[in-house]
Amino acid sequence: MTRSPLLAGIDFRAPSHEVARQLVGVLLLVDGVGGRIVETEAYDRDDAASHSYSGPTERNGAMFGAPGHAYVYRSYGIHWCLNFVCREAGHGAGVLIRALEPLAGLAQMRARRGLDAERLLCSGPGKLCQALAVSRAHNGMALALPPFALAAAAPGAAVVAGPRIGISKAMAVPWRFGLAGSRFLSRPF
DNA sequence: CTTAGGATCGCCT
DNA sequence: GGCGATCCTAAGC
Repeated sequence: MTRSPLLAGIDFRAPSHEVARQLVGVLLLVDGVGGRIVETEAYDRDDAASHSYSGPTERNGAMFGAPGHAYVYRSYGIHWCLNFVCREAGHGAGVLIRALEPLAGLAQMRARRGLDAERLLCSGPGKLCQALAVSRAHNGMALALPPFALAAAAPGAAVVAGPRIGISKAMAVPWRFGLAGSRFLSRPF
């Protein structure tokens, strides 16, 4: 027997769209700062919109690593974006964390973002990495260990799905997931 | 409300 | 050289 692969009640070896749906509502903290995940997107190896689509490179290497670890990449040369690796090592699937409902460390978030409005602190993949101070240093780190902390979602959250945002390929795949009615989404569904 | 442009890194053709 | 899994600001309707 191996130890349980569950982390916050989620098996990260599952397909990324299943993990993405289950992550909605999960509490994510980085060094004690964070909140509830309200928006995610799934990406997979056989997915023209995925960084892993064309195989491993230096940037996306963590996406081909072990499940339950972080894949952090730089977007547009400016922002950081945080993913959770899924499937077995070598597969190349992940879930992009797109928005949080801020719950812990609001003062630090405001200082890092240079903003007061709570609704805008973590309402996008680049924004939440700035608010939580996620950077290249977190790439490849295990989500089960500090500085990361995950806690299971309260059951019964209403999850909605739709097309992913900001991509130009595989537009029809409904792999964006969100907490229904949340005001902390990057955009409404 | 919508649209446009700039910042600036890694990988692609 | 081009183009992003983005964000912010400014301008136009």
